[in-house]
Amino acid sequence: MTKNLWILTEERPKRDVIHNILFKFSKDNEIPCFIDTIRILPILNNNNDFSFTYEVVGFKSNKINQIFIKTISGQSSFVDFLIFYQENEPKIEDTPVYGIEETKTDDAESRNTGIFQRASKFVYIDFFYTDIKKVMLYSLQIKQKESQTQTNIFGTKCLLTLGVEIMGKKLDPKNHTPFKTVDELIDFKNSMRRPPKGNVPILINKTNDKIEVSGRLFKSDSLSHDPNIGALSLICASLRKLGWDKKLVITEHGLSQRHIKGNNKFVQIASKLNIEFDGLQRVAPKIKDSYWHYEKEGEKLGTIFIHLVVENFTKGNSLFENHAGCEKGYFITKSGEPIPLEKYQDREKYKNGDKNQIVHIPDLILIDFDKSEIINIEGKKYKFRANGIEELNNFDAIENSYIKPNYPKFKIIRTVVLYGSTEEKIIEIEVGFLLNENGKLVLGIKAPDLFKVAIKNLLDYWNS
DNA sequence: CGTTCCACACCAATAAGTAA
DNA sequence: TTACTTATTGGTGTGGAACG
Repeated sequence: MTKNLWILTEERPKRDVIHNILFKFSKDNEIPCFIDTIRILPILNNNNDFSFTYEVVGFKSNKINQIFIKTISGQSSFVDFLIFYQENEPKIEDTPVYGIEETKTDDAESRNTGIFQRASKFVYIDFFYTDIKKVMLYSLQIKQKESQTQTNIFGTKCLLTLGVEIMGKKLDPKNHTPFKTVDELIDFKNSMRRPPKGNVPILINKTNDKIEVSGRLFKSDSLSHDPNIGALSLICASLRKLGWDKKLVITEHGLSQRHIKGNNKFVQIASKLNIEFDGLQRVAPKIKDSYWHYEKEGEKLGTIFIHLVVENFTKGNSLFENHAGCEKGYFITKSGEPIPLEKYQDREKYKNGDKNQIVHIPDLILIDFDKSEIINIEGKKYKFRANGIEELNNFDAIENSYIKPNYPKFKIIRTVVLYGSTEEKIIEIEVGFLLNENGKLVLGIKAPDLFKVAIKNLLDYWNS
């Protein structure tokens, strides 16, 4: 029987990442698969409405019938990709074969994001699937740092201890090995450099019947210190995995009793791993009954759709994307080099209270080489379309600082892309495209030519 | 519809390294 | 030893989405 590969993700699916996932899957499972140029195509139904499923083409395998991608949302701490290998569309009760976490952040940029902040996801996913393969996929945009920091080596060793596979990054066989004992882990962490004065160092203190781990969890009047939630989850899960079954206590956390709430991610992890908060009572966790659900609400459904249609059905391309809101984004310069965007025009002025220094960034920037146009796109839900139109006025900074210097001969236009409602017409001229909740593709009165060409080619593809 | 949570990356402080 | 530079650490800033 031939099965399909289902890729469920919260993000915009990227060709190179899909390529890597497919390569990994075929290699691990000894499924021969020839991968050509990957394209990601929206599937239209008989009425030419979007079915909210994308199909991946550009591969050949006699054990994978088709590859589908669907947009989902996690209920809490969620990995970037779930992979299912089965005939039918995944349901909540189905078990994925892989959970994959992807990051663009190297050790050189931040230890928090490179290792620690992601780690809690691998601890959390164990609540739902015991048999899943866990993968940390680095898709670095910049060159990997030559020597690794102690924090990075420690974090990587912990991940390996938990059985997480590391991909896309050179591993050093001397340093990057799983811990074998509780004491080895403790000695490694405690011999690391101390942080500056005023910071709470993460230290591990073991006695006969108790291990204490110090670390701050308090932030902005709540238990929301993400980097340390990750670090402490990772350390505690590793200690449990290595066989420590006695008391495990977090000290120096800075929390009060009122911060311990059952629906908090770390409270759930603490309950599962039997971790105590020094000086505080634990409360009953409210663990979510499902790990994910199909996305039917978010504005990103609209911008991801238009992005993929343009990428796969026109010669146009994206210069910048920001579908996830706070994910790291790179602007592509005229020489094709990705550069990170500055958040402020003048950092000093911003710090002194001048909010005008914030560089407002669009959700998506597309380039149309045929028409010599660059399109700045603001994505919104249909009901918030007025806000989207309002935000179009904020793009002077990015256009002057980045777009015009790099693409001086291009005309710059601004437009809003919407998702939602059951409307089949757009009145506002500022709106270029609407994907409604029934999958209707609605072009605006003054839609950019790139959108019109993309939609036309998509329709032709499915109707020829 | 204001508040809380979450995810991402940035960055001040300072220990460690290095040249004189 | 001292003055300066580089590397490393964990706390902080920010904005979107979920929550109640």
